[in-house]
Amino acid sequence: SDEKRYVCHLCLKAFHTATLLHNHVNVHTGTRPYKCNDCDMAFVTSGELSRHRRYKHTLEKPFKCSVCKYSSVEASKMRRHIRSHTGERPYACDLCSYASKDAYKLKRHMITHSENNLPLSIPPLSMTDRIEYN
DNA sequence: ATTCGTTAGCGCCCCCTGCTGGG
DNA sequence: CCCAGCAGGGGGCGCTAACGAAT
Repeated sequence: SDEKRYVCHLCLKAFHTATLLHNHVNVHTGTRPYKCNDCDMAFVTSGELSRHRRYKHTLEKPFKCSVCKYSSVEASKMRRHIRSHTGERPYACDLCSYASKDAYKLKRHMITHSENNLPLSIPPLSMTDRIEYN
């Protein structure tokens, strides 16, 4: 079943398997059983260690861009990169016309709408916008 | 049956760089 | 010209989920 039977005693978060719970508890306790042989980094899961080794030591980049020479360690990085070719901007700002190719860029952009920045960057509003400035 | 390794996917944060507008 | 603010591109890690292999 998809029941999450394994519950963390520290935060009550539930998991499908004992291994997932075990990894999660290691996050709480700071236990990092997977040590890198080539530096002093250590990780909770083998997957994190494996990725770290690709980034820092083996330099293996399995994901190749079909348009340019870019390659990446992670598929998500390749998807992000592809948007620089396609121009796709899935992350739209609710307060202005800005849209980002990257989720964090939108978050960073939102700082420009924060209280302190408002006088400096009043966004271009359409007739349908309903923002009120105090 | 349980654990482990791998892959996949989401997210967060940081850095460097280039552009632009104001002083 | 210089500087600050901002966005674009990318690197690296945190964490969870699913699944097959190994124990």
